[in-house]
Amino acid sequence: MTKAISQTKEKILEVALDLSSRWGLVNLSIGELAKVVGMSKSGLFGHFKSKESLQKMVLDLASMNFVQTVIKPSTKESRGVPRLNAIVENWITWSTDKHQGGCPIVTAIIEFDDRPGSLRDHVKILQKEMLNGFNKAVSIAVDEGHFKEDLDTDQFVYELYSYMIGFHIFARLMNQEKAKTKLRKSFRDLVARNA
Amino acid sequence: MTKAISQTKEKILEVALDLSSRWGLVNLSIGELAKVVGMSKSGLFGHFKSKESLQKMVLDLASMNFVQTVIKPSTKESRGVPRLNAIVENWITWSTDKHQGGCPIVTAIIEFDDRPGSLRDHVKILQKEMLNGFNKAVSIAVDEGHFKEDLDTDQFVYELYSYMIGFHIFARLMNQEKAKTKLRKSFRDLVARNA
DNA sequence: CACAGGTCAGCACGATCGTTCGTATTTTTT
DNA sequence: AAAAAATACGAACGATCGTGCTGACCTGTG
Repeated sequence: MTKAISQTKEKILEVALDLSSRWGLVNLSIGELAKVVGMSKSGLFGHFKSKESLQKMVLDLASMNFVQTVIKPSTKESRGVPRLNAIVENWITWSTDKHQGGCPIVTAIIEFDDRPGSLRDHVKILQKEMLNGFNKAVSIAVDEGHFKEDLDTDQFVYELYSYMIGFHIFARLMNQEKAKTKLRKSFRDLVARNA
Repeated sequence: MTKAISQTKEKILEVALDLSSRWGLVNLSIGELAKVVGMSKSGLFGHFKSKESLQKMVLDLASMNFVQTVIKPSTKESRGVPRLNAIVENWITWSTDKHQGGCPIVTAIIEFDDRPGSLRDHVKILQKEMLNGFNKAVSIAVDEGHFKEDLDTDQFVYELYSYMIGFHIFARLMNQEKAKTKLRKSFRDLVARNA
C-alpha cells in the first residue's frame, strides 16, 4: 500500500513538519524549507510534484506521529479509563515537547476550517478518524463498566476533545504552567461525573 | 484617547476583518485587500504605515466586535448564570453568523501562538482580557449564590473556554449540526455540577 | 561498456509580496 | 484666496513565491 520513502524525502518531511508546527502548513515555504534542509529549491521540489502534495504528505506524517505518540502507547494500558487517561497524558507530552510549535494538526485544523480544497478535506478525514478512535475508546470504557450504560459517547468525546484543544491554547499562547493541572482535573471530573 | 477613524479606513478594516476570518491575519494580503475594497494598493497602504499596523488594527476591530456582540448584550441579563448563559448563546451567534470564517480571534490565537513578535503579544493581551472578563462573570455568579462558595473560577473558565473553542472546530471544520446542542449541554452540565 | 533512471543543482519564468516615491486631486486650515 | 494637509493614484523597487527546464552526476541493469 504505502511505498517506501527515500531517506532524503523523509528528512525533508521531518523538517517540514517541524516548520509547519510553528508557522503553519499554508505558510510553509519551499524556498525556506530547502534552505533549512540544505538543498536547492528545485532539487527539493522534485520529490513532490506540487506544494499541495508536499503539504498533504506533511499532514500524513503528522498524523502518523500523532498515532505513534499518543494513541499506540495507550493501547498497552488496560481497557477503559486507564487507556483514556494514557491518551490525555500522551497528549500533554505530544503537545508540549514533540514539536517546536505544538501539535501541527491543531494548527492545520484552524488554518483549513474555512479554506475549501482537497487539503481541507484531508484534514477533516484525519480529524474524523481521530474522533472515531476516541469514540471507540470511550465505548470500551462503557463495556468495561467504567461508565454508565447509557453514556452519550459523542458528548463525552466532544468534552474531552475540547479540553485537549483548550490545553493547547492555555499552554502555548498563554504560557500557563497550570494548564496541565487544569486538563488533568477536567479529565478526572469528566470521568467521575460519567461513572 | 482613541482618535476618530475615517470612513474609508473603517471600510477597509471591515473588509480586512472579514477576509482574515477566512484566510488568517498572517496571509492577509494588501494587494488582495485593495482589490476587494476597490482602491489602489498604495492608496490603501497609506492609511497604515505598515502591514503590522494594519493587522493590529484588524485585531482591535475584531476585539471590539466581539465585546459588542458577545459580552455587552450579556450584561443586560441578570447577574450570575443567566449572564453566563447569554455569553454562550451570543458566542454561538458570533461564531456562526457574524463572519464568513468564524471568530477571527480564534484564527489569530492559533496563528500566533508560536510566532513571536508584537502581534503575538497583542493577541495574548486581548485573550487575557477576555479570560479576566469571564472570570469576573463567574465570580459574580458565586456571589449570587448560583455556584458553591469555594468554586475554582479559573478551572471553571478553562472548561467553559474549552467548550467554546471546541464548538468552533466541531461546527466549522466538521460541519456538525449537533455542535450547538453539544455546547449547550456541556454548559448546562458545567453549571449544574458546580452549583 | 553502454544505457536507463533517478537525484540534484542552476537558472529563469511570471506572479505577487510589502513598501516607497512622485504627483495629481481634494479637503481643511489660515 | 492662499497655504497646508490629507487622500488616492500609477509606477516601480527588490524579494520571494511556486514551478518548469536543462544538464551534470550517480547508481544499477543489460
